[in-house]
Amino acid sequence: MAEDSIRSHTGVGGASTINDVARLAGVSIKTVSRVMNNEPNVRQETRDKVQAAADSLRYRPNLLARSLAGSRSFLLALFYDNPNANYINDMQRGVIRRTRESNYHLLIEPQDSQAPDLAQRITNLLGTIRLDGVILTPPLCDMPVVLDAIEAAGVPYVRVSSVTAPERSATVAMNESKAAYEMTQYLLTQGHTDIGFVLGHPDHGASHLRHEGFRRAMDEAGLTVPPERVGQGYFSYESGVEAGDAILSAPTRPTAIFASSDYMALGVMTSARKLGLRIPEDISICGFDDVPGAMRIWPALTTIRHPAEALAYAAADILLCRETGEGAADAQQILPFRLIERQSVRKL
Amino acid sequence: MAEDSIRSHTGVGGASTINDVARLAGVSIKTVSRVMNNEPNVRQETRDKVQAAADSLRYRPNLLARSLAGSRSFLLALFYDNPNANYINDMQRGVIRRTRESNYHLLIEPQDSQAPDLAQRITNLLGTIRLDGVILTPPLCDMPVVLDAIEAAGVPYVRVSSVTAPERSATVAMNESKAAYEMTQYLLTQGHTDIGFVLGHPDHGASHLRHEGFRRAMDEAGLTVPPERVGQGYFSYESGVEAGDAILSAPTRPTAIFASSDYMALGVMTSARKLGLRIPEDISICGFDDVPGAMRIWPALTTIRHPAEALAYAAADILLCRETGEGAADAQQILPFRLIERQSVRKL
DNA sequence: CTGAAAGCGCTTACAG
DNA sequence: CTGAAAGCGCTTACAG
Repeated sequence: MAEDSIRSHTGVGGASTINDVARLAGVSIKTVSRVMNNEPNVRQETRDKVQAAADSLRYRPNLLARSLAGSRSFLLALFYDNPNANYINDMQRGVIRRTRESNYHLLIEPQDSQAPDLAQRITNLLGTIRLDGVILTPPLCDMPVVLDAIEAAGVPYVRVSSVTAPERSATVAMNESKAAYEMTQYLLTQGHTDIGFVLGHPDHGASHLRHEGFRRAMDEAGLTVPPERVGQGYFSYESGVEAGDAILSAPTRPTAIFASSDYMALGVMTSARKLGLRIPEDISICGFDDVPGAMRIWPALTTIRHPAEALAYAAADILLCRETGEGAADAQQILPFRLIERQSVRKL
Repeated sequence: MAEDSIRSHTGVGGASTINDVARLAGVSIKTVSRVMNNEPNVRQETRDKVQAAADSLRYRPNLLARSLAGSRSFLLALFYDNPNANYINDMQRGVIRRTRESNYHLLIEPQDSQAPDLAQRITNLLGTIRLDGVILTPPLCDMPVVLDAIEAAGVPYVRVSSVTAPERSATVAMNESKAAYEMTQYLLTQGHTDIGFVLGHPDHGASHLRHEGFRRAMDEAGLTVPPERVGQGYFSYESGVEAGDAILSAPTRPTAIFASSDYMALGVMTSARKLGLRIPEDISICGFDDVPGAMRIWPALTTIRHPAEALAYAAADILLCRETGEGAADAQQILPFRLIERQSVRKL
């Protein structure tokens, strides 16, 4: 036995295995397995003995071996196709905060939603790596071919900010429509009645919900929105500049513009500056998302805080609770948002 | 045989295995393995037969099983502790672009560089998952305890933008000092001689290199830099505002400020705006990094393009080439940068 | 409360 | 050019 334990210490790559621990503790590998997995039905004395052996050998169960033998891979994957680094970063942070609580790990799998072989790529991936769960963000979460491929592989998944087919999987989201509604009400409260709006990317469901919230608030206030007050954007800064140019070059100008994403709002700001307009003196501008840059400009941007990290945490939580059988993972979770009032909107 | 192949089609989770393919093709699993891995010494006829069987069963080799049996995990990990979402995003994109070429996957492992048990965390991680390589970014790449832990686990690693101990591993970087030198020369060319400088985070080696490049250019031009022209920053926007406030509140003002990161440059812009200064009419400002936001403001920021994605690709390439034994992975790779001239610096 | 056996799906070494 | 055997390091089901 002394020889064995010495042998198991042999340098780099000679990591100790369950066999080494079993030998040193004088038990079977099954007992070691029970102790390492905190299973019941092990005498405390035995448990201590095994733990001591494991500690002295610096034993770490091999995740790959556990995965192959067992039914879990301890791996989650995040699928996304989104150029917004902040959004992706928030998502990753939220998921990892949760996976670390359960000793899970995160694989990132950016996917080109335009790729003709998208479904095949996903099928290949899921066939190659046994994942315990997949988290989908827009626009992937609303693509039937994506959902079909994941379901065919039998992998659990949760969708973030999905706007379609709620019955197909658990989802987490914020109330986009309500947030846009409240932001519009805020503008009205500040005395603005002639308000421009910049639409988001038509492929993202949130765009339509935000637009809808804006319209509803305007309708309820008895206000109409002329077509020249609405610009088409695609969530990007550049598209915000263009939409801003379009709206601001109309014969008359609105007193405020609600861009349905912060990057577009920054674009509208640039458009306004190019025209020599002061913000917020000549034109009020507000956004949606609360990206870090929103408060890193002057004037800081009034916006809606999208709870991206919390959404990601919640999505991972649903997957991991299902895995361990704990708790009832809500089918459709709605997380709160917050209106962040800064300096880019003035009171008329 | 017919029965077998039917059995292997049994729905979700019933993915076909190497045994199914071997049975259907009428060969041993070893031969299937040879075909799937493109090994030599298989008759073309046999190869075709196996491939046909694999295709008809939609066979995908199980990565976990390959890892456990073989010496590769097909997994790379990116370790980082950096609040800059754009930088992280670029790194991930670069690494993934390369891993996909070799059917590898990427695990992301953000680490708290301040954690007292950082080394233990890394040791645990590397003991649990057999990784084929780790990519380290600042400041982790310059922490001896981190390098020690990875080396003790016998895992290959590459460091990005490391400034210490080049002999310990392969590294990829850009010439930070030269870039700062060239930017300073550019400012001099534009007629600026009284130039302020905002230092980066002292824990990041690049900060000192950038500062050194600035000093060298000023020295060579015979210009001295009074202490009140230099502000301490930490790469963040907020620190840029503070450093800008400090520099701009001196009795006299420089005509230009070189902030050694874009976020700090944006902070200096805000500081200047708060003081009622126009950019670049009253003060020229330039940055370093070329974050997306640098061109999404007005005036767009003159800066240095840090080749983050290319660095990440190169780092992954070194790891994967070593893995497959191809090519001589250069020990120290230097990638080119570019000075991006935009509107935030004016000619005096 | 504990263990011996089988097996997860592959690759490695060896044999022919 | 091809294959039978052993084994990677665990877990699952079963036995006692």
